[in-house]
Amino acid sequence: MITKIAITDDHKMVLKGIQSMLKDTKDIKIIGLYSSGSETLNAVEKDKPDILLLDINLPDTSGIDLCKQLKKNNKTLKIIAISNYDEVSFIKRMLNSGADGYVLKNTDKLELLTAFKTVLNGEQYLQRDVEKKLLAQSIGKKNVNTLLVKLTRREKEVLQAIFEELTTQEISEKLFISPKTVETHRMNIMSKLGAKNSVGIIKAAIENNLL
Amino acid sequence: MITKIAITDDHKMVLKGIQSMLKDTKDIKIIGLYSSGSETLNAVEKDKPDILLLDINLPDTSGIDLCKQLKKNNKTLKIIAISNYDEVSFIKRMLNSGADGYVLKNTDKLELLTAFKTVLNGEQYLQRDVEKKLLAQSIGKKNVNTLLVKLTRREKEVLQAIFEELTTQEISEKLFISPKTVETHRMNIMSKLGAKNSVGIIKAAIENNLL
DNA sequence: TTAAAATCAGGGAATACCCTTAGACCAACT
DNA sequence: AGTTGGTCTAAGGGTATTCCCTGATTTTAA
Repeated sequence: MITKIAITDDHKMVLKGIQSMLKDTKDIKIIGLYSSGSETLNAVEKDKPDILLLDINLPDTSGIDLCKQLKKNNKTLKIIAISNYDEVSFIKRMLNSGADGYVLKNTDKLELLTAFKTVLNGEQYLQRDVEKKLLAQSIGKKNVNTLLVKLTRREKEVLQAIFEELTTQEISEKLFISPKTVETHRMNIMSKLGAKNSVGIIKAAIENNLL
Repeated sequence: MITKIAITDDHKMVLKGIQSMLKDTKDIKIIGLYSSGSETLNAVEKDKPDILLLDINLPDTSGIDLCKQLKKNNKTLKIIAISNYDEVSFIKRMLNSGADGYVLKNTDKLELLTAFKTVLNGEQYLQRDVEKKLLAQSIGKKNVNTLLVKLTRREKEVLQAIFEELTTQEISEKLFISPKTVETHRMNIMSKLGAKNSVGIIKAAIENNLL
């Protein structure tokens, strides 16, 4: 029996990459390449793949929502999330949204095939590194990767505004919140980034790719 | 003449993707696939590719540093940065570090080939979207990019101190001058760089390699 | 020597920085 | 269903710093 695979990713390189990895494999056929969330929703209905490899970071939709939606409409469909990020909270939410597997983009052919077999078997598949990370967290060991700073949605907006050289007053008007709230956010950002002032915020933001 | 291409990316999928895109192309041969900064540094020396496609976001090194290093050791090597991000400040820093081109990961075969031809010709190649973004930014902004700003010796010292997140008071102590003098210098720097505050100073400084 | 650079100051308005506290809201876990 | 944790909101009440103007003297370099 041939397994029908579809792939959703907005990067052509990734689409091509997976396709080329799996091309000459027995029992597997790639029947669809999609590049957006909306396209995926439509195409999955008619292509009816057995497994969908789904990039989390799509331009038009959140991968979490899309995953829920797809699962609701297609009960038998297996979804394996593919992502650059091995952020634990992300993985957890993705799996809670119905994803059957989670692999990083540095995966190889063998790992992919194992993932396919596993999810078709009704089990959940996690890439080795990912599994390790989840485990490390649940044991209570603090994540080694503390360098990665997590800013909240609002903090990112304030950060962006600071980057635009706006004053507290201007930011408050832009975001429709009190200047006092803006200051609170700025203080929290400084604290998280270890910055002594706004200049430090901008330095850290650039260094950590937060913009 | 055959152009020798090497690719550095920590995602196997991207490596595979580019490889499969370029595989059947005349005059092009892929001679190296690397997955880390250190591996690239070593391998480039012996593989001697004409063009290196370099992912910016590597696990072990900053793409910017790696780019500088590679350029220093291999004068004739052309480097095209590939990245997910189209942040202007990043692109600028990458190009300032010696990259000959910048393409996003959603590029296609034709665009890649055009990029190759362009950089081999000694010119700089920017993906259409990227170019647009850079252009959009420099319009309406005081032209800091082309008219290279001339800061005096003292202004540069003050700039450096601001970058170190020091206050006016601290800067004055560091440079053995009055706080009032520091303020004067800061005002002049802001004026020269078209900045609205210290954040703007740091942005302009980074964009223009003034540090 | 003339222009640019570096130095300094007064004084005021605006803004940033700091600490603390606290209610409202929402999602997750027991 | 209740509790916890995180986020967002906001305020009081400060102090410190930046920003902005003007005007000035001295030093340095073309």
